[in-house]
Amino acid sequence: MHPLRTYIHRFVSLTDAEWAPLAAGLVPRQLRRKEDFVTQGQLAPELAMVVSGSCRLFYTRPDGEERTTYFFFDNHLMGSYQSCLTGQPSQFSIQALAPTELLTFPYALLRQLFEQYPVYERFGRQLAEYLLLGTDARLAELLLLSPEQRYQALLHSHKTKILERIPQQYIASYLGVTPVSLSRIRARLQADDAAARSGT
Amino acid sequence: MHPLRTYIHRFVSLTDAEWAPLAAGLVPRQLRRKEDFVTQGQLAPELAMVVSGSCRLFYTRPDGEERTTYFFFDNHLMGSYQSCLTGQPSQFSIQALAPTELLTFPYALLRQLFEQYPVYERFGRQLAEYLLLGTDARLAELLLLSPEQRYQALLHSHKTKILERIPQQYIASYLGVTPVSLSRIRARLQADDAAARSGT
DNA sequence: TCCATTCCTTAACTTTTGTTAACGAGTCCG
DNA sequence: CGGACTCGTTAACAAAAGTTAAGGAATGGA
Repeated sequence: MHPLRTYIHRFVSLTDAEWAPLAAGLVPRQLRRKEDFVTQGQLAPELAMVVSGSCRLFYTRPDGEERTTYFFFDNHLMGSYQSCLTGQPSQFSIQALAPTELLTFPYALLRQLFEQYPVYERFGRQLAEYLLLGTDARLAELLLLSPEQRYQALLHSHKTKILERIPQQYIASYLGVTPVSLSRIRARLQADDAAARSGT
Repeated sequence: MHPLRTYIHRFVSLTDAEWAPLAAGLVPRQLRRKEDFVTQGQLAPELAMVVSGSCRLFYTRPDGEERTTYFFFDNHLMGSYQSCLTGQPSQFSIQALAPTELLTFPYALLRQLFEQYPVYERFGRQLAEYLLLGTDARLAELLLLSPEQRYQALLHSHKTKILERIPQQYIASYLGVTPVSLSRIRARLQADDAAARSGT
C-alpha cells in the first residue's frame, strides 16, 4: 500500500474514494543534503512524508546558534504545524541531513478534506493527539531528567536510528546540551562501564 | 453563558441541542488545598474545567522529588490526556494549590460526542492542535533559552497569574531549575537592574 | 592521491547550577 | 500569644555545563 495511506491507517481506515483526492494532491520532491524543506521566517504551507533519507528540525537563535529538536526518517510526516495552522511564518527550519525523497501536499488540501470527510477530521484529531502525547513525554523528560539521564534514556529507547545515523552534535542539541558536554557525558559513562565490569 | 460552553466556542459553535448532552454530564466538585484531582499511577478517566481556584500538574520522580510542569486557573480545561487516550495510569498528578471548584465529566462522554456530532470531532481536533502548539512552544523555550532567559520570558509574558499566585518553588520547577537557583537568578537580575538604573 | 571539510575528543578555564544547611519573615491554628 | 509550618534568601562547597581552542580521525571531492 502507499506509505502515506499506511500511515493514515494507523489511525483510521480510508476507502479508495476517500484516499483518491489526497493521492491526487501529492507531489514528489527531492532534497539535496542541507537543503531546506521549511525555512525559518518563511511561510510553510506544505506537509510532507519522508519516503527515504532523513531530516532535522531546528531553531536558529538570534545569535546564530542552531538548536535541533526533532529528526524525521522514512515514513514520518513532517511540516510546520504552527505555520500551517496560524498562517504565520515558521519559527523553525526543516533541513535534509542526507539526500531525501519526499511526497508533499498542501495543508490547505488536508483542511479541505477535514471539511468534506468526517474520517479525515477524525484522523486530524487523532494525529494531533498522538503528536501531543509525544511532545508531552519529551517535555517531561527534559524537566525530569539530567542531561546524562536523558542520554541514557535515548540509548535504551527504540530510537536507535537517531543514534546510528545522526551526527553527534545534533543529538547533543536534541538532548539540550552542547556537543562538548555530550562528549564528556559519553566519556563518563564509558569510564563507569569499565569500572563496573572490572568490579564484577 | 456557561464557562465550558464559552471555552468550546473559542473553537466551534455549538447549538443548544449539541451542548445539552455535555451539559447533562457535568458534575461539580470541590477540591481542598493539596487534594488530588489526578493521582500519578492511577487511572484518570475524567476531565475538568476549573471554575475557581488553581491547580498544578506535577511528576513525582523515583527519588520522591516533585517537578511541576503546568498550572491551571479559572476557565482552564485539565486532565490527563495521556491516561484518557491510552487507558493507562496517569504518569503525573494534578493537585489543588488552593480551594478549587471544578466541573468534571468523563472523557468517555466526550469520545461518544466525537462519534455522534461532527462538531465535537472538530472541536477535539482543534483543541489537540491548540494544545500541541503550546507544548511545542514550551519545548522550544526549554531547548533554546537559559534558565535566566526563561525566567525573563515568563516575566514579560502574559502569564502574570503564575507569577502572582504561585509559590516560587513551583515556578522554579516549571522553569526547570531548583528553588535555590531561581532565587539566585532573581538576585542577579535585581543587581543588574540596579546597575542599569545608576548607569543611565 | 591529496586537500579541504566535517566531526569528535580533550584540555583549561569560567560560569552556572545542584546540594545541603542555616536564618528569618510571614502565616495559620491551637 | 505562642508554636509549628511554609517559604524565600543566602552561604559554602561540589558537580556539572558552557566556552574557547587545539588536535586528530574520518569523509568526500577534485
